[in-house]
Amino acid sequence: MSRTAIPRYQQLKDGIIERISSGELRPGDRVPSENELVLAESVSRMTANRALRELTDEGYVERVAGRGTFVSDFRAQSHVREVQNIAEEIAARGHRHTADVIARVQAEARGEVAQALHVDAGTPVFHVVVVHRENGTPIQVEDRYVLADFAPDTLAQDFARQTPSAYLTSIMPLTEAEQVVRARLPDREIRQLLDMADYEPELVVIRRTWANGRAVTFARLHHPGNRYELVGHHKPYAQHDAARADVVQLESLKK
Amino acid sequence: MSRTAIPRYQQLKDGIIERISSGELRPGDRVPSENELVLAESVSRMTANRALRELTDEGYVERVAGRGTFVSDFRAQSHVREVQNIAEEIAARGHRHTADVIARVQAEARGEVAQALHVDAGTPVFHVVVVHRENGTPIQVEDRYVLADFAPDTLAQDFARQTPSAYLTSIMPLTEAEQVVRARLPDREIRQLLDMADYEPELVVIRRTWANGRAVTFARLHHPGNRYELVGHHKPYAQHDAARADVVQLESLKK
DNA sequence: AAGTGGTCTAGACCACATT
DNA sequence: ATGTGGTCTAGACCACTTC
Repeated sequence: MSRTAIPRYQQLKDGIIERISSGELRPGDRVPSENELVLAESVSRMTANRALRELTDEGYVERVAGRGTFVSDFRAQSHVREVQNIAEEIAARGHRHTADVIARVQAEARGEVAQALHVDAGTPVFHVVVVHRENGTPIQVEDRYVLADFAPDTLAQDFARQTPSAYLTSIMPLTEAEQVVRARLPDREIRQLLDMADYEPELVVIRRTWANGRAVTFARLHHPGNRYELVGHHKPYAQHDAARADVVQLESLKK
Repeated sequence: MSRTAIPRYQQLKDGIIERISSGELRPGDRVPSENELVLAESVSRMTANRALRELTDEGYVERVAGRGTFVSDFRAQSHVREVQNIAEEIAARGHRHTADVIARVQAEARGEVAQALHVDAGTPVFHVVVVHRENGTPIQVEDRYVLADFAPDTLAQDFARQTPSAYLTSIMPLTEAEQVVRARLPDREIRQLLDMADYEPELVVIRRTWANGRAVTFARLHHPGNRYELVGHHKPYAQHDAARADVVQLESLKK
């Protein structure tokens, strides 16, 4: 290998990641086996093994001895599993999730939204506002913007049935997220939508999410401070439990 | 290799981790080189390489071609890098960190604290309360409990100079953390310590941290909602940016 | 010059799953 | 029987650092 050359195993990894990102390889699809890579890419089996093993550690694929290597199901173990799947979180608690679609329109990115998505002002986006309820009690106002060209069918979706996040994740794995969490007093609209008491703080999660290397959606998630909290677990260097953060119910509400 | 045998590379990893956990190998110390492992452990160099490489990925050691492999400095790139190193975060912004120690006493674990640390009520703990300031403005009240037998020298520390987190991390790498984030109205004491306005919400982070497989410290971190926010970046399966969450200053305060 | 990590090869044995 | 992943070996070349 010459000086600044990219290692062979890294090239193999990049190639497979590219085939997954482009949609050529979809979740569940079989990835070339070690022996197939040996023949096709003219590498030794150890090199092919390292590429596939590291892709496993990084969550892109799953390997089963005797069967093969398969692209991970991004929906099931969503790459960025957070408040995104609020419907699943509620279901996991054995409760009933319902959602009201307050708004679902096409708009143009402006100000904070344009800046967050790294697009020029005026870029077409879809703006969706959904109130999520757990057993009838409102627990989240999802105020979301989506790049129109990333998800052109957004306006045709029924977000009372499938959450915007679930829809977006079904289009392409969301690979990266950045979020800011704030405590503040809500404005009147949020307070009314969430049925909050006077002076009750809200927990706001502002999140940008990337797919295929670009920011595709920007959301403000408003939660009533008295009824909700954010739980995160960090096992920094463990293999499969990378980063996790779920919204769970407060003890006081459970009783 | 027989059936349920532990792989050789894993045995090497376990041995080195044990030597680090026991304190035999301290941050900066040199770890046996690949060739030394080949001779001492009767393995091939590839096996020794895999063990050391994975320890690198997991943050235990750092490798420099031509020099050797060294135990990571847990203080610098703390395993669970979060609000923990608030002094470093402030320094990174070019600001001045100061701290006032409000309390530093020995106590017995009770209720929530005993439950969080998985110990019986009455277990000796140290209770430390520190107010952290950025350029003089209070930004965090750290209300922390530490298992006495984990850090027996806690009461001798000057937490105005070195934060409790930095001290704990220097004893042993903190390998795992669980945190809950809440928005709420602060009680009077917190409001006074943080110099907060009436009805200003606080952002509370409640965190348990593990070292060597057991929960060793429990902390409530109180922040003024108007001046602070929590930033998290999730690049789920990227290599070195495992989990990260820093406290950063709000734009409004920067101006 | 000697030692280090970084990479790669060509083979091997094993347990397991599928056919 | 064949293919898969999981592991391991013995050797090799390279770039880099230290002596």
